[in-house]
Amino acid sequence: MGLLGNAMKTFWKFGFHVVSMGDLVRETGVSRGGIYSDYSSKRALFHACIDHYEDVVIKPVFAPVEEAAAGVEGIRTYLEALLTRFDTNQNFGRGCLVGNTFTQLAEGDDETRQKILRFYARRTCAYSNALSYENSSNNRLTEADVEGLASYVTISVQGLWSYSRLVQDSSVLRQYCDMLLAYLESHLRGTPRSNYRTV
Amino acid sequence: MGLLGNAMKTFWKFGFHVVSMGDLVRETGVSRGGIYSDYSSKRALFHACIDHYEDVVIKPVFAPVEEAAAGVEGIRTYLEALLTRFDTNQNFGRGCLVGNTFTQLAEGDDETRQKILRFYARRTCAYSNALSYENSSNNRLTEADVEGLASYVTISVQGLWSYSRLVQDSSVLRQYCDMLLAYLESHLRGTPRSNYRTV
DNA sequence: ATTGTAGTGGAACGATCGTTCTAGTACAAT
DNA sequence: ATTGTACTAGAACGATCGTTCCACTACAAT
Repeated sequence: MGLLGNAMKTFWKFGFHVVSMGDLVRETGVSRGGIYSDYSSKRALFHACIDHYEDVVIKPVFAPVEEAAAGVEGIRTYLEALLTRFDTNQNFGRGCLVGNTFTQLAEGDDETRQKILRFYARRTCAYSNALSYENSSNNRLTEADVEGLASYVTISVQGLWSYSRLVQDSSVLRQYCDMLLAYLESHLRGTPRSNYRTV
Repeated sequence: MGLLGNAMKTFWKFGFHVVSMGDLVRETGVSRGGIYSDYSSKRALFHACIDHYEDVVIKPVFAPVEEAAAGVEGIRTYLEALLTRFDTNQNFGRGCLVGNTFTQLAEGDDETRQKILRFYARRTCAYSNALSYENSSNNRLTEADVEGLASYVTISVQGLWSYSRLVQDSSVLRQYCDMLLAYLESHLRGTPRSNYRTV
């Protein structure tokens, strides 16, 4: 699996501050010298792991949302893939590497913070595009409404990933996804309701 | 403010592993000997901080949800209080101490994990009671539906707290709360919709 | 056969960690 | 005045941290 992959897994599971270089040597099978010849520091390796995580974990599973004609179905496909990962893969109980990271950010670590902000901006932008496509068929919502819904999805999925680190039973996560998707559909193609329009 | 209060603030802001005993001595104004005469270890102090957090931070602000006739209004009051904290107090950018903690749990730290699970069980139970009261007026939802909604709120609020640690602008958090509350109301007293009932 | 490259296991560095200990101070109770 | 209690500042402990360095091995290119 390689240095980056194994280091990523280890950081993902335990968090940056808990993982020591000794742990990384053991988990990656690469010697200290080997690690430092490729990365200047533990922090640099960690940043590379975040990029690697974006590439090999997030990008594939998130791709359906970023398709041109994604719509709510694209988001559904994404969430289904997440749920499958939660209870089949060994990814269960880890949450999201990026989501975990910003709860343990050291003050002043602006480089990491910026990296994380870009991560979420990309997610929210993709949701916005997907929902905008869905909305284009009947234009029930304004552009501002679509943006609000996109942020809503971002924060909700943050809760989902986060909570997945705690619970042992994925059925509550599945139910959450179903309800979230029903919510999106009710706004975009369900019967009009007066409640939300006042927001 | 005292040892516990200042230690809690420090752990809350930076996380257990980042905070050193030296930090705690500086932030609390209590000497090393003083701390160890009251708490047997850094971990024991941290556990006491979690309990203190539950008592002085969560309990007051969450009280409206735990009232007998809370309903959706109780949840709204709670969320409003959260939002006020987010952009007036110095609590901004910290997220939730408990929510932060379980993203950095060391493997095998079952004592802390159990503490956190009890925390979330209490929250979910309160939401369930509040929503059940709201539902009792017309019984639109089954008890299982109410349980599902309660879990939905727990996970959503987890996302809210979590995201509040990252963003600088509270308006997106406010919008999220408004949408979440509108969602609850639409299920409990809005016009019936067919979408969710298939869940 | 020789050289260069890449990586190894592990010693060693200074720094910092959590924890313990000591000596000294402030003050209330006797 | 004496004792006891509670606390302080800070030295000191062994352990571990991130990082550097070194001697050695494997192997491809010349």
